[in-house]
Amino acid sequence: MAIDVQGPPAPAQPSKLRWGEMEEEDEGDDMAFFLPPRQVIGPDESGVKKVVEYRINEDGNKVKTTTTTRVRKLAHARLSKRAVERRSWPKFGDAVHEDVGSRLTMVSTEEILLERPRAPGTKAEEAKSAGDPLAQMGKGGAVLMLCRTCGKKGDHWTSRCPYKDLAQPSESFVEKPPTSDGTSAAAGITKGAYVPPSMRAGAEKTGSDMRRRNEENSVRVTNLSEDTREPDLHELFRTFGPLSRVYVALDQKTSMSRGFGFVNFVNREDAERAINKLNGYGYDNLILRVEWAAPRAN
DNA sequence: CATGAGCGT
Repeated sequence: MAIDVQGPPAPAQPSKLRWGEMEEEDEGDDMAFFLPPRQVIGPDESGVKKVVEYRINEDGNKVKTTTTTRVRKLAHARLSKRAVERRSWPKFGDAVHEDVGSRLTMVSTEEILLERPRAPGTKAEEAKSAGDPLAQMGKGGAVLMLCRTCGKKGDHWTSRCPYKDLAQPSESFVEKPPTSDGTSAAAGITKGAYVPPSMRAGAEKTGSDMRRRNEENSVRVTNLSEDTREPDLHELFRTFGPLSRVYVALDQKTSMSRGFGFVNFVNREDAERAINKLNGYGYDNLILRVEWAAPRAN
């Protein structure tokens, strides 16, 4: 009886690696193995911390990098009476065996790097600028910052105008009717060129006294805790009146809060009341400093 | 202690 024996199976395709199993191919990594480890020195009594790192640069040379940072010293709010009282409680549970002052909570020394995704732009806006020839202008060159809403130069963009909700920006781009010879009505101005609000037809109709001067009633808030975010600040300041901007300064490299920020009020009186009420206010265990902001550098 | 970023009209 003949048995149909199949031949050996065709050589299996080299199994595809799933990306989780793929090896990183970072050039220079083999060299990195021989580098001295990263050192962290301090922070010392004055809060200065040094980090020494070694790496191999593009030319294959060993590079030593020393980063010096200052650890922030913050004015802490007074502990509540109850919190002070709790400190004298006898230890219980596992803590009974701990030395005075030791902690049960483990502090991890592992560095966890968070990558912050950028705020996604709206699809509508992307589509709009893609089809707009004027959106191509000024790319790679110095651009004059001019607000379309209030006409103020060099202070803020239209999207940041403190009046954007109060004053309707009129049509920004006016197509001048072509003259008989086919050129633009305005000499030297190509069709579709930007026309500042003051020069637009019908500018007077809405009143030429567009409230212009405004220092944006900028209030500086310092001694913010590390995890105070803009929504928190907004929440805290909105009770005094409409805000035109809330900003928390972040470290560009680490995305950590730099411990200060700015709140801009639509109305100066509201800003003043906020300063009076919130300066010295205990917030998230720190004492806030709230005062008028100096005008922006540059 | 500390004085701001940005897609770019």
